[in-house]
Amino acid sequence: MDANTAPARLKGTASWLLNQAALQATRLVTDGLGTAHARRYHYSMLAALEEFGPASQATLGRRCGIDRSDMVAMVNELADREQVERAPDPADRRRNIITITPAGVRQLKRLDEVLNHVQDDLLAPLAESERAQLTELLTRLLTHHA
Amino acid sequence: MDANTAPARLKGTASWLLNQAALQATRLVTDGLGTAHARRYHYSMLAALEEFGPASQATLGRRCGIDRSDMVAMVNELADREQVERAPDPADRRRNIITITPAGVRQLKRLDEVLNHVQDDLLAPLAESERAQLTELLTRLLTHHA
DNA sequence: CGAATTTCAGTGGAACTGAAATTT
DNA sequence: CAAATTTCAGTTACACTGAAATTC
Repeated sequence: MDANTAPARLKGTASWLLNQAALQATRLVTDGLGTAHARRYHYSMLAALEEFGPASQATLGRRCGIDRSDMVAMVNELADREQVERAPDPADRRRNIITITPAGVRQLKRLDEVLNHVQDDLLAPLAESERAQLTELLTRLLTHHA
Repeated sequence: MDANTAPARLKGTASWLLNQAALQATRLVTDGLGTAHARRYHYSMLAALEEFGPASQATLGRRCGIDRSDMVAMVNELADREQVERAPDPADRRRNIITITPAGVRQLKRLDEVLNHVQDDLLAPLAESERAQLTELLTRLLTHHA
């Protein structure tokens, strides 16, 4: 895209800028995770499981912003790779308890490294204080619309 | 999504924050444009045509960040609504010249109003100076990765 | 009973690819 | 000849919906 010749109406709107920036971020992240045969949802799930411990699919979905329906497929994929385990909850038989495995933890560490480099690439044009500013502004946006 | 209970690893990365904010923006924009029976690509195209005048599909695509392939379908849709005209370029018969019609200009004005309100909703949690800051930071990101 | 969870079977918009046909 | 344009026919990741079956 010739973003520099984009219409002023687009270049001036936050929604368009956010979408373009997110698109660029997604390209970098997807590429990076691809080298480790992972996708974005995988990382979110592994991160949530490591931070909060085992959880049902519904809870995991709420924490990561992943739909119940997509969650089924993603747990399938991670379970195939043996990075998580899916076990029925004896206390509530509607639920599956998803647990991260040691292999999942190792994968998470790998993905952390990949993504650290990606953030650096993405934020290359911004100084340290500007990165913090951007993070703060986006966080405020999200908190408000949550 | 329970963004407040999202994993710290996600809440701290610019790529995730950008994606979540863009998602929220897209929801608001899509809803707003929907009331005028338009989609995001339509707005970009009408805006580019009004600002830069008639253009080939390829040029229009470059300006808006729309793929050549999607452009074909989008021009079809806008031509069906008689908001643009598609005519062969006599000077280069590979090209189609796309021109915005008066109806297209009227539609663009409507969409402008809708989107102004959407930006306000989206940026509600930010002060005027912070909105400018966000715009500036995102613009720098895009310029660098262009 | 109503509500929550999982699963299945889809839809939809956006971004993108490969290749053919045409023209420059 | 190579390069650009349009068009067609796909694919992919992601976000989402509706409904069934099960369980609380």
